[in-house]
Amino acid sequence: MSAIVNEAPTDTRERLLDVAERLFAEHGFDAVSLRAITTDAGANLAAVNYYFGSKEALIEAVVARHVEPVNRKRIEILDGIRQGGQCDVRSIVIAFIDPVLEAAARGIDGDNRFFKLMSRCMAARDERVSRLVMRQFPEVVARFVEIICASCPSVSSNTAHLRLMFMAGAMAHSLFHHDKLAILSQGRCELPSFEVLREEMVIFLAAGLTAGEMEAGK
Amino acid sequence: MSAIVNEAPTDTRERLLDVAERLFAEHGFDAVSLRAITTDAGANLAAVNYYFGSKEALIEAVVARHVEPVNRKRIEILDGIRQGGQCDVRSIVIAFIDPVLEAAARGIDGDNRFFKLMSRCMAARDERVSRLVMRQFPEVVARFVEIICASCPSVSSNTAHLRLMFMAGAMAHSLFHHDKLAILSQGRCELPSFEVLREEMVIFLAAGLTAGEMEAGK
DNA sequence: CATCGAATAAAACGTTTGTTTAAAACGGTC
DNA sequence: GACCGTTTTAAACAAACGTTTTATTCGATG
Repeated sequence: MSAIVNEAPTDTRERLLDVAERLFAEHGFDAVSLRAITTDAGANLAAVNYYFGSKEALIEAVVARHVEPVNRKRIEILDGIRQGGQCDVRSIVIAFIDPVLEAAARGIDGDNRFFKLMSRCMAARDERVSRLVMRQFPEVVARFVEIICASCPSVSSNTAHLRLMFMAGAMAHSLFHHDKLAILSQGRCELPSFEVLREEMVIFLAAGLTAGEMEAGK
Repeated sequence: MSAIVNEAPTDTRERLLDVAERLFAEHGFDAVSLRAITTDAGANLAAVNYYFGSKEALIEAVVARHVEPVNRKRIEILDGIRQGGQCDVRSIVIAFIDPVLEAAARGIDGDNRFFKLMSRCMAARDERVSRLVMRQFPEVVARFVEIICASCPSVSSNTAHLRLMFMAGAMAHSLFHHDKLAILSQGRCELPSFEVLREEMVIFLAAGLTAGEMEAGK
């Protein structure tokens, strides 16, 4: 929204973050060496340790830079929903998904870098980001569970937790791997746009979240 | 079903496979060194290269040993459903999930080793197993898409592909991370047994698969 | 007993990794 | 222009990695 355009950052620190983000998303945290990052960023090998202290700290900085705002945005939207009074399940799912899509749309190039980075964080198969995730997600989890229970009276807290987990997994997986659909489907499925993917996800997840609800008519 | 019990395999090759499977599942393919594997298996460092040729070949062997049977079982179940005539969506979801749970139940100790290994394969963020997955999953995908379309007339092939992806993601994610629920929920969610998790998953995913269906009553 | 192939053992190989060090270059301030 | 902290550079570090090589041990066969 500001007039500042963020193309080709001039200072080394941000260039390192950008390059590291792209390479981490594409190849994983372990597969990317500091030499690959610093070379690509046009910086010296020692730059990472100079600015961040260690590779692990760089990973945390890369992750925190985008995951934190996404989770903050989610909670903002949930706040808006609550005070607005509208509480249909669709909007809950959207509150979970859209901040991710918006953050990705802010990306410069058209690759799916942020999806993959976000997915790598949510899945957190890497134990280094696991700590960060464990520190950051509980609040989001609590808020979503709360509103799911409020919107679906027949859903217990335990079930809400599980369904939130299903939702997170479905989103992370499909965003990360949506470009592999062509191969997995042997060409029988056309690669969906993100608008289509979003809408399909909302329909699927909203139905899942409300499963068993309103048996006796709406 | 056979009388052969597979405790403490005597030959080095299988001991390597067992140890590698456990360590890979727990820490990831990159994080586990050949030295860790061979030491834990009581074998020499060169044993892996002697029996498998390379670490990459070991990974493929570990993965193939369990993932192939799981996918074969899935298709078997689908065959049974088709000729049996029953085609409710619940059984489709079960055909997708149960082979994974059964394979895990065959495991020796109570950890969630197989879930994590399976999840690491389905997610396939590791590019080495990506090839294996890409070779093995298209048939399963095609069969599930086919039966989803047959069971839900209003669901297009494209949508079926996406919903299958959501299902895969939800399953892989929740099985992999179900033991982190206690932390993520700050103790507000009790750790579900696999029977509970399975049933919750079936309900959630069946609802998602049939979303938009039977609008005009069953 | 000698012999042969399979299996194990120990050691070294060349890379690559993250990190550290020490010197050089830069850019304002007095 | 000298001085300063900040930044960049080049070089070296120790450690860990996958892999290869060379010997040695083992068990059965002739």
